[in-house]
Amino acid sequence: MTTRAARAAPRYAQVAADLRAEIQRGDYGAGSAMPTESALCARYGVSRFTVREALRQLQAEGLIRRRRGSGTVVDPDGGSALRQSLTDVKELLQYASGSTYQFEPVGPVVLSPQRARDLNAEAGERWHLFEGLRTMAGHHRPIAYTAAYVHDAFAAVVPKVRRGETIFRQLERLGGIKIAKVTQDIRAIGAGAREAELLKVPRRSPCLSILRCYVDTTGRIVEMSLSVHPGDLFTYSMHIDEV
Amino acid sequence: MTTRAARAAPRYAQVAADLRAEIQRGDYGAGSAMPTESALCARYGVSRFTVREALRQLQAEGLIRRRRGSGTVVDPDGGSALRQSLTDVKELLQYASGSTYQFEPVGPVVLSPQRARDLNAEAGERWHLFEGLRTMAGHHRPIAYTAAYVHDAFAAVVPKVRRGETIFRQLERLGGIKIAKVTQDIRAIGAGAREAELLKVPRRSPCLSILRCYVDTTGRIVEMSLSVHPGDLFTYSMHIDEV
DNA sequence: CAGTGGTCTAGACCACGCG
DNA sequence: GCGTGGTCTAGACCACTGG
Repeated sequence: MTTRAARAAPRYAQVAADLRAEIQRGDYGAGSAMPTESALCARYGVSRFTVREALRQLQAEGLIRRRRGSGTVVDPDGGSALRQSLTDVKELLQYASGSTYQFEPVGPVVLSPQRARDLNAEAGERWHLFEGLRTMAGHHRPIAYTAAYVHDAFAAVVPKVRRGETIFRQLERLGGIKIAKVTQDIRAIGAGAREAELLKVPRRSPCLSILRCYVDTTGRIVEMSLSVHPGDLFTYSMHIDEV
Repeated sequence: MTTRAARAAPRYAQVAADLRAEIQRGDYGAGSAMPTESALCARYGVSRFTVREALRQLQAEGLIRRRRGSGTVVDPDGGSALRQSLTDVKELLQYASGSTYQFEPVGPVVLSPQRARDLNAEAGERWHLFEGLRTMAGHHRPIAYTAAYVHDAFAAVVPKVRRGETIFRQLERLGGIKIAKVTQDIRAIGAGAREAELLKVPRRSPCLSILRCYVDTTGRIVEMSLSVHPGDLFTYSMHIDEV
């Protein structure tokens, strides 16, 4: 039944999704061996290329570790909720699963010189601002305050943006574009007056600031967002393989 | 002359290095087209697989951007000194090129409960401490204070560790192991008494803290390092492709 | 429409880990 | 020595971009 119906994902993505589900279901004990490449080729009826592409994806997500000569094993840290890989955008979005994010449109704004400097943009430009707080079940203090700026080229679709899905995904769908790259600049800052009030932290207390720029396939900056996290509530975890 | 002499890097790495040098030399104007895959196949006399593997590496480093149907272009931000990709360990090490790093062995230490908590480790364990400062040409203030802890299993090689090369590379060589993974936890903290003094910042001022764990192929933590950067001098930049 | 990069096959040889 | 994953070849078809 591989008829039409949405033209389906590539084979390697399907294999990866299947194996990811098995890993997270715990079919292979943490630290224990997974099937070899040739076994997976037989099981899915695909070539080694396809299997390796799927495994490459899982490795990038930090779920598995591979060694020439010995084999493929499930990464013991990989499943831990504490160390959540964020090198992948899919996880970058749903990061801190169990958290909820509420944002509201504020309206069009013209960047002040101060804001422009924070955002690494030009003063005087017109952007459409959304403000939001991310809260975590069980915490009375928010874990993030976010200001998101959408480029004026999308003024027509801004009123259609809804909660429940990330802004940039909606811009892709409503604006007919595709985000090709996300850049992140991570810094430590002292809480400003507004952040301090909303995040319920003392003014000037250490906060993690994450500036994200969403770039489409043609290289235009479509959206910028500036998130501020209380230093005591938030850690950005990542991993790097193939040193 | 591809005789022996160190068994050489894989072909795709050589192709990648060659293209990287050309890009950084400015042979292709930023934003302009690079040779197509088939052109590179012909030029280097290799298969498309090898060329694609090389280009995949350059893409992961943020140097190029690719689009089906149109082609491969040099990423306009990629060459910028301001936005330096750090998703690759090679750059993670020589990050902020132009900076110098001086460290000194302090000796064996037994982790206090406080330190153990900072490092996410067990109190009472014995580690070998190195302390260092990273300074940048033209700045009178250091951009980082680093405390690096080497596992007691490497007590024998600790006295042989020298400046001028990263500690973990020396552990690989001297200890006969291989680092397979590096994890990073990035947080915002307030400067403690010692950091404040060494970094010449006020106490409790916002700083970026980076805790790195170096894990070998068997899953053991070989080294941990805790770097503290003044918030106003240091930004951690990264990028994510294939959203 | 021709040409690009994305996916995929069926082979091959090799370096490495382990028994 | 055997099986693992890492590298590599020479093909193929497809989706997409652009003129």
